Amino acid sequence: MALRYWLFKSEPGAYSYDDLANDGTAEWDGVRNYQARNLLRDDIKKGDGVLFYHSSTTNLAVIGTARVERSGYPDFTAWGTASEHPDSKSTPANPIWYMVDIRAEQRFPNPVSREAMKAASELGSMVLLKKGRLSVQPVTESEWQKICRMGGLT
DNA sequence: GCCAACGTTGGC
DNA sequence: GCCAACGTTGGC
Repeated sequence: MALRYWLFKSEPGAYSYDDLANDGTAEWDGVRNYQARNLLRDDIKKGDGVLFYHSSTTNLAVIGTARVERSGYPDFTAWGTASEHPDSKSTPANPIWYMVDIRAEQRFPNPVSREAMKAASELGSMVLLKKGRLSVQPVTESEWQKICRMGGLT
């Protein structure tokens, strides 16, 4: 099974690439959107590449890469009332929401801004630019390579 | 802070 | 099952 590529959005005020780099590995919990859930549950596999994008900030950009450490498993943060994003309809017996674990990999020497992505003709069909609200989204291999090159990785 | 896009909810 | 109302996201 070939590796695939994804883009995860995060508000840096809530959880930044620095936070991920400090933590090493993070549980990508709290996604409460069915399209994104389906990707987390069915398609995002250990070893896949992740572009880490900062949203809702003055510096909209892909900051670096991460690697999927654990394929989809039930998002248990939906269960307890102590959770930051509870969903009483989701239970251990019938989980609704899923998450993966990711690990920080390489920070881009030059973060790739949204402006730069919009200006790059090869990136014109990126989901990020077409359907911006999806918080977990697929990226093609050529988009991955282009963005890594723009970011300054060899 | 505004507003467009779009996902979800709920009445019928 | 349709669709209007509503809420949220996120770029600007």
